[in-house]
This record gives sequence, structure tokens and C-alpha cells, in this order.
Amino acid sequence: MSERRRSPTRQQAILDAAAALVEELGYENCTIEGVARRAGAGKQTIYRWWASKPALFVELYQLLVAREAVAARYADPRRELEVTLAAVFRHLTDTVAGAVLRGLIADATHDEVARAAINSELVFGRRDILLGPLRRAAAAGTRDWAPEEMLEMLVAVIWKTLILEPDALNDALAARLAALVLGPVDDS
Amino acid sequence: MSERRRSPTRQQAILDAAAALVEELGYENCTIEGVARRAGAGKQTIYRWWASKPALFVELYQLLVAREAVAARYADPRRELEVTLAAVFRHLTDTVAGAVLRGLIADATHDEVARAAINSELVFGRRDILLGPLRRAAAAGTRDWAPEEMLEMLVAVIWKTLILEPDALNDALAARLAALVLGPVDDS
Amino acid sequence: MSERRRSPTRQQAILDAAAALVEELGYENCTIEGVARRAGAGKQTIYRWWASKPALFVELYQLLVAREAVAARYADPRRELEVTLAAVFRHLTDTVAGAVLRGLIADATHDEVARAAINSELVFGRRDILLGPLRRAAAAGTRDWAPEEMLEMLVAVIWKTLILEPDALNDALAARLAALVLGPVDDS
Amino acid sequence: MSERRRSPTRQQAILDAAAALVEELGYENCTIEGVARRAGAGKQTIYRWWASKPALFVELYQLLVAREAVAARYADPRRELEVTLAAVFRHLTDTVAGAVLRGLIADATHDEVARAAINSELVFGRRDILLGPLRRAAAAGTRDWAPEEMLEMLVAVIWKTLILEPDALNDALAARLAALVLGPVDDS
DNA sequence: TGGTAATCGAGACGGTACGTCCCGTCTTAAG
DNA sequence: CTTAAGACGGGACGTACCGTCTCGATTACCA
Repeated sequence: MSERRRSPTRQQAILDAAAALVEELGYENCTIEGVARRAGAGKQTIYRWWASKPALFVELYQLLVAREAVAARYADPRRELEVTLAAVFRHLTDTVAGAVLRGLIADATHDEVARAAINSELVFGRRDILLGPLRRAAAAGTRDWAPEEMLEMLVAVIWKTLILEPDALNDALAARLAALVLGPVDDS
Repeated sequence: MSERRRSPTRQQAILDAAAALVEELGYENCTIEGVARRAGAGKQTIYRWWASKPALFVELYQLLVAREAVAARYADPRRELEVTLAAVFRHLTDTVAGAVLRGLIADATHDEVARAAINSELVFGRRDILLGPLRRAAAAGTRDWAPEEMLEMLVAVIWKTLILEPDALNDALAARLAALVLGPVDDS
Repeated sequence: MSERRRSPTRQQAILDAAAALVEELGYENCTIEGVARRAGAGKQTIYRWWASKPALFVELYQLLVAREAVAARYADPRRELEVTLAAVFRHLTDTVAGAVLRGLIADATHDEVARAAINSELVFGRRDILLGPLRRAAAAGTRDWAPEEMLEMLVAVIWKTLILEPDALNDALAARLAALVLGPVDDS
Repeated sequence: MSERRRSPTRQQAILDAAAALVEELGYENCTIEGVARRAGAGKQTIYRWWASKPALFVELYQLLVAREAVAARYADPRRELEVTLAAVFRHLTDTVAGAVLRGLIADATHDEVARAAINSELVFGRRDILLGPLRRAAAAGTRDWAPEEMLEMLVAVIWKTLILEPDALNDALAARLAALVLGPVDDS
């Protein structure tokens, strides 16, 4: 409420520093102290605007997700799902977003801010991206399943892969997941 | 030539202390220093046998999983899967195993020991528990899906739930997941 | 550009704690950790301002020496020397200065900071105290000797006594040393 | 009293290792643990025969001193004293004896074993070496001084030099000290 | 436009834990 | 029964960050 004179310049410098450090050192080696040094900011300035490390990176993640382009639509539901998944994977792999999300998931195991954010963040940032294609696929498909439940499952699999083998987030996995949802390809 | 003669008494005291502290403070507030203090051990004794905090808790998790009873078999595949899932959930909820696994998943985001262990550990400790029922369900069911892929998906969903809302690991979720795998109940 | 703003209060508390611990436990049982605990300070605060244990005690010794009163002057050179030596001995015996100096001498065997300091410290803190009386005694005496060389010798004997039998630093020794320098008393 | 089966081989290996480590690392970096490793001995074996690090090095010092040759006698007392001092200095400088003695002096500031030994050790090992020349010099000289007191002083100066500037233990110092005792050279 | 108050960098501070070293005691297995 | 080997409880080391705090030096709003 009293966030009156928050300098956008400073805030941006801090978020940029955070992104750079995650890239260089990884999320868990990224400290508030290091971000402050890198940003040329005082620690207090960071603590003034963000309550904790997870809070800072939640905001960073939101910024990164906001830049994510929405995938195009295709006539073929399977193809649309596949392309969308591949785009999501590329975003996680090519930017720091993947490393940040992985760190936030780790934090969510004990940090309330991260846990709360990770749920709602996905709603605005990413969930809708997948939900559209899933709904169209469900409508067109022969199997009956709830798009929301399938979304949960896909997100879970993506997270698990992000944690255990981030390099596996590639086009092949996109195809495999689409098949898992819609049945094998020769399902003409 | 001569083996490292490690005192079984001490090892057990340390693992017990680790389990107790996870219960009291949670995984992330559990420190090597604290475990040593609680166990009446020197820190060096811990570092002698375990390279890091994740390494220690991997061993603890193995012990906990070893005590897990195998679920009974049922004629009805759906019921067997449901009961097995419920048993797994109860093990995660009623013992420290859930908290330890959650911590190890968090560590796996940046620690190689945890990442490697979490894959193979599950193989021996937990994966087979679910794989049997899944295979029997697949054989009996009308839908065609690979039990191994379905297992991956189930594990992913369990992990995600363990992280975001551990209390949701209950019988209702077991039923929901069985339905997700085998189709709705009214599938007579 | 900006000076390190060190809190005088904290510095004093740390030096006081160091002095108290030397008194209680002796120099070699006095640890940085213990000083920090006693002073209610963080270890880092000590390491921030002093590079090592010897560096800390060098500063403490300077403080102690600064409080040492300069001995009075007497018409009789022998008496002046004797009284001055006795005063120096009392300072070493009655305050922690003796214990600190003994510890610093021990450190000087392997620590460069202690070695360097112990030379220059004495120059400002103690050497002049003895040099004046020695010069006047040399001028008045019949024997010819260099006050500077005699000072070295006296300091050496004092150190050796401080190490091997600190209790022997008393008035009797002051008289014996004065005699050693100026010849026997019955030298009318 | 119960030193029944002390193996001379083992003992010698330990003392040799101690000497080697002092040479390599310096006295204060020389640990019982390191000596045991180097000697291929168990720590217990060392503690069985020596109560502490100082006790071990006191024995090593005795061995080193025992090998010290007694200086030759000269007609000129000044020359005899000078040559003897130079020989003593060379022994301290060329062998580990100097480093060991320096360490023992440091230990003597707080260790009773070292303190006691350093007094009596010198009696047998070194004190007599200087006392003979001093007595002859006193008898031949014109000044009256007690050889024992002069010895104390010389020892003190040697120690102080050994601690503060070991490299200064050379022939020039031997000449200076002889002059301090016997008066300037042109004192014919 | 000049005063004044919040914000800034810098980093000191009390703490906690890290992972390492060595202490002196102990336990074990081989000789 | 003595070894070597080294595990053990313990204490201190010196370092890294935590989150709070105190400084002057900007900076930006308001009178």
C-alpha cells in the first residue's frame, strides 16, 4: 500500500542481476547478497521490495513468462498440442525461465510464498497456454477425459522432467506427451 | 586393504536423529550440525560416511522405504490400484518418508547425488509397488496404454501433489488417479 | 572512498572480552570463538578488523601499555633504574599485560604480525621507559657501555624470566639487574 | 617404570619423522597426527611413550644436542668465547635444533613439561658449553662479574634473537656478544 | 526553487551453519 | 600384548549469507 517511491530503474536492475546470476551460478547459488552486489544495490533495497528470495524470483518468473509468445493455432488438435508443448519447452530451455521455475519448485517444498505463487502464477502465465489446445483436442477426440485433469498431469510430468532431466524437454517429449493424451499416432 | 570399520550403532543413531529432526523442524531446517548434536556425534563422523546432506537423507529414505509393506492383491484391478495408491500415500503421510522425499526432490534440482538416487531409489523402493497393479490393470482393461508410461505419469502427479499440497495425498486422490488411468467407474 | 565505519563500542567490548579471557584461561586457551562469545559479538566482526589472534592481542597490548605510567626520576641513577624496572615488572605482573606479552612472544616464533609488532610496539610502549634511566646511568657511571645494547640485554632477560618464571619479576630481580648493569652496590 | 617393551626402532622412526616435519612445515604446523602418518606409526604409539607434543620434541631436542660437538679451547679467552658462541649459533642454524628450540620456548609459555625441560635440558646440553669459556674469561679479565649471571644474560639474548631474527645468529653476533661480556676489543 | 523526508549504496552487525583440521581416547585386526 | 590404522566425540578454525541495523549521500516531492 505504501509502495510510493519505488524506483523502476532500481527494481529492473535488481531483477536483471537476479536473472544474470541464475544463469551464471544456478538458482541455489544465487544469494540476495550476490544479487545486491551485482545490481549495485544495497541489500536493504531488495528486502524493501521483496520479502524473500522466492518472492524476488516469483516476480522475475512473471516477467519472463510475460514475454512468452502464445503458440499458433492449428487445424489438427494433436499438432496444435504438440507445437504448443514444444514452444513451452523451448521457453524453459532457452531462457533462464526453466532454471528459475526449477528453483521455485524446490522452494515451494518449504516456502509458502513460492507455493502460493507457483499455483496462481501458472494460471496466468502458462496454464492457459496449454488449456486451450487441450480443450480443442478433447472436443475433437474419441476418448473422454477432462481437459483440466489432463492439464494437471501434463504439468506434473513437465515438472518432474524439469527436475530430473531438463535436457529431455525437447520435441520428442512433446510428441510423446501428445500421444499419451490423444492416443497413438496411427489412431487415424 | 582394511575396510573402513563403521560403527553400526553410531550410524543408526545418526539416521534416527536425522529422522527425528525432519519430523520436528522439516527437511530444510535440518542441518548436519543439528543432526550431529542430536545424535551425540561429531560432525566429522557424519561427513566421514556421507558426502553431503542429500547423501545422508538418501540413506534414511532407503531405510524408511524398506519398511514399507507391499500392498495386498485384489481380483478387481481398479480396486487393487486404488488400494495400492492409498497405501503408498499413507506411507508418505504417516511417516517422515513424505517429508524426506519432498526434501530430496528439492535437492535433486541442484544436487547430483539426490538426482541420481531419486531415480534408482524409486526403482527398488517404490516403483515396483505400483508397476504390478498397473500391469494387471492394463492387461484387464479395454484401453491400450503402456504401464511404464502410466507409472511415470502417476509418479509425477504424486510428486507434484507432495510438493504443493501434501494433505491431498489421501484416499480420494487414490480413487481419482485410478479413474484417470482406468476410466470412470461407471465404465461397466 | 567511504571509510570502514567501525563501531568503537564493539571494538572495546571485544578487546575487553579478550583481556578478561586471557586473565581467566591464559593466552593459549583464549580463542577467537571464545572472545566473540564473551563479547556478544559475531566472529566475523572480529575477523573484519583483526586478521588473526595475534593481531587482536597486539592491539590489546598497545592499549594496556598506553595506560602504563612513566616512572618517576631520581637523583641516584641506580635507584632510578631499579625503580623503573620494578614499575615495569609490576605492570607485567599486576595486569594482564604480562600474560599477553608472553603469548605474543610465543606467537612471534611463527607469526609475522606478532614478530613485527613486538619489535615496534616495544619501541613506543616500553623501550623508552627504560632507555632514559639507562642513558642517565651510563652518563653518570664509570664503566663505558652503550645504553642501547644494555637495553637489548635487559629486555632479553625480562622476556626469558617472563616465560620461565613469571613470579620472579619482582623487586629483587630489579635490584639484581641494576647491579648487573651498574656494578655491585658496594661500589662506593 | 612400566616402559618395558619400548621398541627402539619405532621410537627412532617417530623422532626422525618429527625432525623431518619440523624442517618441512615448521614447529607449529607439526602435529602428532602428521608425525604418526609420516612415521607409519599409530597415534596411540606416540601417546604411549610421550605425554604431549612438547614432551616428544624435548626428547628430539636432547638427541640433537647430544650430537653437538664441544668447541675447542683457545689461549685467548675472548677468542674461545667467540668461537664457542659461533659454534652454538651454527648448530641452531644448520640443524633443526634451532626450530625445535624456538618451538619449545613458545610451548614453555604455557606448557609445564616444556618449561621444566627447557631449564634442565640446557644444563646438560648447552649450558656447560658456554659456562667453561665464561669462567676462564672471568678469571682472566679485569672486570668482576659472575659467570653464572653472564650466562643467563647470554642465553636470554640468544633466545630473543632466535625468536625475533633467527638469521642474526651469526659470527658477527658472536663477536658483539663477546665484546659485551669482555669489553671492547681495543681494551688491550 | 529550496527544504525535507524517503530512498539509496554501502556495509557493519549478531547470528547460524558450513566443511575441515586436529586433539586425545577408543576399538579392531593382524602380527 | 604390541602394533598400524583410524573411528570416535569434541572444539575451534575461517568463510559465507542471513536478515536487521545504521550511516551519509542522493533524489524527488511539496511548500
